[in-house]
Amino acid sequence: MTAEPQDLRPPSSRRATMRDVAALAGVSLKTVSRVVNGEPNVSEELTARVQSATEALRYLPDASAANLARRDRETRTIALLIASVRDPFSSSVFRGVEQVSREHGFAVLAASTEGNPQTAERLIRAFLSRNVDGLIITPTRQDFRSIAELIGLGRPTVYVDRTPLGIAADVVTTNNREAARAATEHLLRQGHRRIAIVADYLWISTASERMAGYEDALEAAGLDVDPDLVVVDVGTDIQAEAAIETLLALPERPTAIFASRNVAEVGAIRVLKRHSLSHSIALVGMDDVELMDVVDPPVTVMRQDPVAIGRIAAERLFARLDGDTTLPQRFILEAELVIRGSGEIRPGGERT
Amino acid sequence: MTAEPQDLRPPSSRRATMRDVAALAGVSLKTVSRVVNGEPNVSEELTARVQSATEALRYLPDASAANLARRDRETRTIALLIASVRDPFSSSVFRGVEQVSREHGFAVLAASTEGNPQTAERLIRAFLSRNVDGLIITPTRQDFRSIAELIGLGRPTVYVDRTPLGIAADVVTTNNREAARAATEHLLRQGHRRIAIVADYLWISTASERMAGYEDALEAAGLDVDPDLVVVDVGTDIQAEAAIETLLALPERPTAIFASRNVAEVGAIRVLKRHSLSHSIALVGMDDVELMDVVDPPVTVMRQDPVAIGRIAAERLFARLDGDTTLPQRFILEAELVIRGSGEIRPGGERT
DNA sequence: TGAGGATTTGACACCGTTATCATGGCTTGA
DNA sequence: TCAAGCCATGATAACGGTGTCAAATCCTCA
Repeated sequence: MTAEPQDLRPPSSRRATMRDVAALAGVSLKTVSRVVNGEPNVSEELTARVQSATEALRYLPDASAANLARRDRETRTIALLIASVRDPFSSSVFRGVEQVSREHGFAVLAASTEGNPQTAERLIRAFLSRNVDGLIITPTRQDFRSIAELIGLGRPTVYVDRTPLGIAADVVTTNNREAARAATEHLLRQGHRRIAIVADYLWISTASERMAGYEDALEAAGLDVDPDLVVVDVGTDIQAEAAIETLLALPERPTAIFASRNVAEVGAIRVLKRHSLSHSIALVGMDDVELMDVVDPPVTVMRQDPVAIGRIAAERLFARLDGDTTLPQRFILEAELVIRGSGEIRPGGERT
Repeated sequence: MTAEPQDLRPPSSRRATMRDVAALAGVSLKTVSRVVNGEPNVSEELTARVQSATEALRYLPDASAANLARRDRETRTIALLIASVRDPFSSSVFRGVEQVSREHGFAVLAASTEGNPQTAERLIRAFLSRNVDGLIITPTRQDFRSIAELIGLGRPTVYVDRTPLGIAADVVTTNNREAARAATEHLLRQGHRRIAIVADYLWISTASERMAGYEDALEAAGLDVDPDLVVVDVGTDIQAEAAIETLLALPERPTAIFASRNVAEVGAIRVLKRHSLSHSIALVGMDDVELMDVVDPPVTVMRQDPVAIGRIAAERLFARLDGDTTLPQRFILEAELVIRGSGEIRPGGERT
């Protein structure tokens, strides 16, 4: 005899618990738990009864309770801190992390730090409180130790994009210094001698590394770094546009620009176009934003692979969660020069 | 006498519990709970003792346990389902949701459906199991009822971007039909009679509504819809490029294209440029992607405001969580025509 | 001074699940 | 035939907090 499942639903709109399922199936709590978790040694008959009760009651296990009771305390959730969910680079990292997490059956709690260390700390606290199993973090400052101490509780952590100082942990980044050097050398090869750099805040490791790469290239070419051509602390597109305007207003204008960040790149494209200088001043960027290939002229960039950064970081994290205790590793992805036109403009303004 | 805090830390690397704090402070569990949650009626002396114990042990409350014990069962977490975390439109929605959630002290569990209803269902199950307080969902199909039934457990839900069929719930969308009509009329005003539309899968409400708006405009102008000029089921940029190629290969080519989705837009820009037709065939898009203003020619679009969609949806959700039980509402944001050049090309190819 | 009330504190049950261990039935092998 | 061992099942104690309620203490005012 089978009763109408609907009639047996718990009276109120209260969500069904494992106890309700057990009562309906006429078995003990533990047996339901066994079936729900796919544990062995349950007879076929009881398995079937439990399963139909589960469906009839639309039972969903309560992750909080399970997490509390479980010995390993796994929530199957990881946290991801990125600069901004809206930034194309960051959201590509997110995409990579998400892909791998899904394969492992994990959910991702993602949040934007906005580059603010206090926000980062608050978020990390909130995530740890929610018992995430591990974290993937874009550090908001070079000295991330005080915050890292907070996480030094046995929660595996992988850092992405930027290298935190003095922390022994897995890190996944682009070869920023070498890539910036290559970008600058590319411009030098076109004959440029007055190459400007527009960079982010220097306490961000990617920014300082790229700056170093820029200096490496100039030095190797026997050139001095002209402080007028170095603009730092460019965090937003508005700041980027202002920075480029300043460069163009110099008595002796740069003949080429190395935009060390995506917002700098977009700002440069806008301002150069506004001044009709897109075909006169060379531009190389560090991040391949969509449509870079169709603007006029198409923008030469050092292409990074943010999705791969996310994927590798997540794979690293899951390896740690699976018990990998080998020494922390650094994964350095090589950026690739994509020649499109804007970077091949020669000092006079003509194209190579 | 004050002991060294470090010495009193629990032996292993186990995270400190409230019990540990209580023992160190020499008070009961409940008193610690009161201090941690800012409940009234605790003497200053005990409050101070508890606080220093909390800091000494680096105590972090366990959200799982608190959630389990608490009557209201609030996790202060909401779920967000979007098409893809990497898509600029979706991630702008995410940004809006995140901003408002942060103001309310909530975390966001975000995930990409990839347009797959099964993925969406799995994700919703996973989120509900984690006891999210509410959900913001981009439906993956028009008939979302079977999935909605799953959530019909009293969890407040707001739908964004697309309108689910037959569900009484809050919805936040763009005025897709009117916007598409306006875009098409803009092209008609330039003298175009052969206007192609490149759209997403029609079971996505935004796509079908935009299609309807396109038809509205043609009908009002006394024109028939030429099936050759209607391309649907364009989900990726690769499909978009192929679709545009097909249109350009027609014996009687369209003189204008309405790209009803961001990927269609980007695909159109690429293909038109490849064929050197960017200045001969008009283009109007439905989504203002970054750099649309600097490609050649700049792209005329109906600008949506995805961040506002996210913000409004989140505000709606929090109102529901705060007990608002008024009837479900629809919020319809108006898209705005941004004239930039590509949409003002006349049938002959010359600019207005 | 002492009744009545407010404030402070703690003991204990309980939230929904999993881990441990006990129980009883059924095999297996000497 | 019976001890030993395995399998299926359930009773019960956690997990780390919060809610309830009672006890202890402190005021306040007649």
